[in-house]
Amino acid sequence: MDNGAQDGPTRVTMKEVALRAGVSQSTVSFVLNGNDDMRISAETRRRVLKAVAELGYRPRGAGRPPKAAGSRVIGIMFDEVATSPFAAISIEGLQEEAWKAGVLVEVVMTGGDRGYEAAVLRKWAADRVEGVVYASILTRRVEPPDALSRHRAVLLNCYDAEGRFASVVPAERRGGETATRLLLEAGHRRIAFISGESWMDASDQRMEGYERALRAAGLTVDPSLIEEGNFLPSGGHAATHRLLDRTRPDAIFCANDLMAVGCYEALKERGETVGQSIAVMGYDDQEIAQHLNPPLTTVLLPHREMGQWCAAHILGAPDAGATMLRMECPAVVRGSHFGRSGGSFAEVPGAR
Amino acid sequence: MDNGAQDGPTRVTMKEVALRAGVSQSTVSFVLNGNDDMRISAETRRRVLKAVAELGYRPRGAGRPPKAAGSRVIGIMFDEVATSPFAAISIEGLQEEAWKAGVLVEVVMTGGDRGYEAAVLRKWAADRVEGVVYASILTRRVEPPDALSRHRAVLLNCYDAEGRFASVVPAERRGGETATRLLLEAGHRRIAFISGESWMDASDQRMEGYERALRAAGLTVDPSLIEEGNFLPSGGHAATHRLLDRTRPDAIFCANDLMAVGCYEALKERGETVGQSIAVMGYDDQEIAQHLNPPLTTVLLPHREMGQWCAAHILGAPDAGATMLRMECPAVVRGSHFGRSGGSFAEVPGAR
DNA sequence: CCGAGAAGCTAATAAATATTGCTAAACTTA
DNA sequence: TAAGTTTAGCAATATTTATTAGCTTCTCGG
Repeated sequence: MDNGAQDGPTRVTMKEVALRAGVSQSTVSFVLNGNDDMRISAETRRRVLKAVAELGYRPRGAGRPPKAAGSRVIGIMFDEVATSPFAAISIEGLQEEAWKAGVLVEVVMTGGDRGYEAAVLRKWAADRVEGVVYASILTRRVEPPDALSRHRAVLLNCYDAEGRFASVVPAERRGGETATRLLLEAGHRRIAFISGESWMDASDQRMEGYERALRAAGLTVDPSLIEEGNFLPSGGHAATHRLLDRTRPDAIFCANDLMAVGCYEALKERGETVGQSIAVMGYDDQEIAQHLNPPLTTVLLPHREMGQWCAAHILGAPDAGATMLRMECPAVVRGSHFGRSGGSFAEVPGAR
Repeated sequence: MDNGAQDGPTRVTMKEVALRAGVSQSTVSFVLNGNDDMRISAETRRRVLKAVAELGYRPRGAGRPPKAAGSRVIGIMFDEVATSPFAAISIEGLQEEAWKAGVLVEVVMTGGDRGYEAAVLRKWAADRVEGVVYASILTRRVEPPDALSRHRAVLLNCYDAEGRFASVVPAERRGGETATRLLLEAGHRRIAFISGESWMDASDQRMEGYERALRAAGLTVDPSLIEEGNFLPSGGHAATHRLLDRTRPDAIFCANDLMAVGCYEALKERGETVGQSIAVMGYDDQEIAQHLNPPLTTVLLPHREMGQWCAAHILGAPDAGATMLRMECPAVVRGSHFGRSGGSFAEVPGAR
């Protein structure tokens, strides 16, 4: 009658976790509930969480479909309030996939508030959700709240240092490679790069991909072709001007679409025609990309697929080690990346 | 039939179900787990399941006293998956306000699927949420599912024909008036309007506001100054060109910011300088508005305030009749609406 | 009509977890 | 260094669900 193979002789209880961690059952409970009332030292918390992971502790009946009334639910928790559509698309993917199994999705935005996070996780524990997706707007390393350990959890667009949870992030480096390779294939050789702010993972990795693709094509990375931006139109605008003051590249790869907007403008001010006299490549496939003139060739963040993967992982077989999956970022070809050689995309094609 | 005063966030326990079904807690446990060959009569089983359904009982892990654990929750349900940031801002406002009272917010996106809506409402009924916000991405009339009546509900950015629920929508007409008055105050007289698609409430009402402000200033509405757009940059671009082919207005009021983007571009193509030789006004205060050059003066949709109002209404006194509130849309002055007069506030007949 | 089962349920109890205080140590301050 | 305060953890306890061991009644063969 039991679906799980791992039922074994005895189910793992808090008491066993406590024994292994050398603390009391109460302490384990406190750590897992993230209750503020109780103060637990970092060392003890670490030991407890380690024991939880090693023993694979789950509160009773986790994963078992509630036989009584009530629907199955997956909760997804975002660190920041999502003003970008990225979040929405992940949610959509997650939801699609979950609904196939008749599972609802509940979204919560915590604003990074630890108290809020704890309250939500506790509520979801009481609701006995199928699993929890802990998601970040910006791709980055996170320190998930301890209480996440009591759930079947997946990290979306982020990852934890200890690798305690399964996670999925975009393959930014390979995306940067893809973009650069597209420019190379269009015949460009002097390809400039406008980075984001250096503290952002995404910016770094896209640049690494750029450099790697150049090297793979037998070209050297020319530092004078690299400018620092700020992921905003203003930064793209300024960086493009600085770039053109110094040299004239065949193509400009902007580390995100917003900077490409500023880049377009600066290029027009210099009398260039994007897609004809010079090429531009973006990253992110934000909505604005398709409305630019010419429409911007860019790289798509696979947010939908990442969301789907989370649902599949939570609803799927319980074993699955805590691996980090990097998901491919495909290019969206629209025309701006052509140069003198090709591309007759001068007209706005029925702009949608 | 409702058991009167809010018994607070106490979760339904087996004991309560047993009481209602007139059996013992053990019997409920047997019925729900159906484990052994314990024999339960069909009649008793039916009674128990009925009580479970009526009370919305859902099992919780063994040994979880509900003291403070039963967090209070407000649910918000969007008809479409939110790719626009509007939704996010409403949610933020709702959440801020709710969290002041220690209440969590759970978001769900139904994609307009009636089955999904029903499933969510049923789940929330079982959870005993404080209230439900039924929200729409596009301002419009909706037909809320019947099950919504079981909750304390508010409609956000939409309204029902029968006026059964309290609702809050932006005062689009007055926003259109405000925008137009700003242009009048900047000294413009020949003010053009680029509408959205005519089936959209928002577009119509913004135009009504435009017309009303003109009349209030003693001007007549000149149909040759009105062009139909499509709420996209392409439409703004085309409409601006059509407009300039026919006549030359002092100012162009675009029914949304996206069209203003296309409008800017067309004006540049015509050799105009936005904010100096000609004025442009947007609507929505989308993010792009502040990145345009010059930054776009626009009208803000009060999504945050609307969200806050929903929380306050749900958490507030229960009487409050089912009224429709139209919330003011303030202007965001950035510079694009000035013209040759350079921002001197010429006296406007009928204004102030 | 009697007694062995069986059917249908409950009381009592076990197991798991959450929470309230309390205590001992460490750390401050006077 | 003594007194107070904070920190870190635990024992004890409360609350819920699962399970065991019956307790009643009903049925039916003899």
